[in-house]
Amino acid sequence: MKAGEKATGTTTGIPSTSTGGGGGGQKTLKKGPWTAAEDVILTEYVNKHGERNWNSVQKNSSLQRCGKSCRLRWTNHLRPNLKKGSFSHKEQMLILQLQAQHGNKWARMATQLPGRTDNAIKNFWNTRVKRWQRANLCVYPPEIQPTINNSQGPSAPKIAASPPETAALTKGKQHHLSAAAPSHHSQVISASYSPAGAAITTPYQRPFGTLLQDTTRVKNLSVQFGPSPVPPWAAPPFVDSPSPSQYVQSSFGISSQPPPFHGNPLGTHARDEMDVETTLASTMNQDISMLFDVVLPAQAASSSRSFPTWWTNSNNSSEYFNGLQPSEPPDDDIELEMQQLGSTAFMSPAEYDSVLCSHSCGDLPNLG
DNA sequence: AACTACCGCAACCGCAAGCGC
DNA sequence: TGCGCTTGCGGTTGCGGTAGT
Repeated sequence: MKAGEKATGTTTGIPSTSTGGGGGGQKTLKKGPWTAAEDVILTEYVNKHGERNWNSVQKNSSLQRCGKSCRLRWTNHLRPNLKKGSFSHKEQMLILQLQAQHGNKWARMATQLPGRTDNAIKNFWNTRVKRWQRANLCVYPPEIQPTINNSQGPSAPKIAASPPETAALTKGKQHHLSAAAPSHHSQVISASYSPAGAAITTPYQRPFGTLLQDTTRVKNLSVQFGPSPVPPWAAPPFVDSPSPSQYVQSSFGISSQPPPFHGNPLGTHARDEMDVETTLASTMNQDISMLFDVVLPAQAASSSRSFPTWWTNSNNSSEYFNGLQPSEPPDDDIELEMQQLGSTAFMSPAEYDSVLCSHSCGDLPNLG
């Protein structure tokens, strides 16, 4: 259909010979969004006659819709046991797996996802995957690679985000840092890990840069994540868990005193923000890379968020990162703190390597 | 408050396969 | 076997809501 051609709630003439148009010569048929009254008519018809002879709906009822439109409406919206709402983590993973195996066979995928329609799956793929691709994120999980010559599918991954567990297991074996194109408001530095020769990279933000190298200024770290596209497989297992803090603490398994986690999933900005608060002093003494390579990305992934935008300093005042505005100011000291932080920069790959090296040598500064 | 950009989803289209005559 | 009709599938469009400026 050409742009602007789509009719909304209007009627159009469909030739009797058109696909699904039915017989009987020119008939004025309605197009556009369905009304509740039309839904009732169609539902009653299907309950009475069954899911067949869609062209007869228009003939034998007051509905002025073509058979194809009726079938689509019933299949995608009216039939029983339809599952509405967003896809669960498991469903998303299954879609990725099936797409990798079979390509864009939406109807086939729908048979594997009870209650889901091919149209919904197709919409999911077309929107989310494009978003991930725009963000240079790999579409497929590391353990799922396309097994078909899928010309319709996404291109080869440029950056593959590593599941937090994988990153934790392989942390320190090999680090490679590369700067990626800035996305949204943020600068992005991605870290890659190479377990068993398989390159897995984790794109996320390290806005703490010089902050971490001036650790005496910072005592507590409060993090507010901005919106970000994150593939479901990059999310940690606690996505569907009511207790994300357990995962965070388990990520700090080497710590006797895991940093506290204060999620706010039901707060004012529940949809767009997730707060993480941790004790930087203990964190840095334990595992700085665990914080930046596992916990923060995991939190970002779990809440579909990306970059932290502010933190709490040693005076328990909140500070912004460069030019990044939180949706909700944490306190009244913002202007002053922003001035103080005017020179704060994002950490360069070389700087981060330096920090990691220092960490591995065990000489990170001890915070008071 | 107004405007713009973006995103998700519903619904359209063309095409092809299936089926009966 | 060929034809016409029906059904199903995958690609695409554009509306409406929302976030951002």
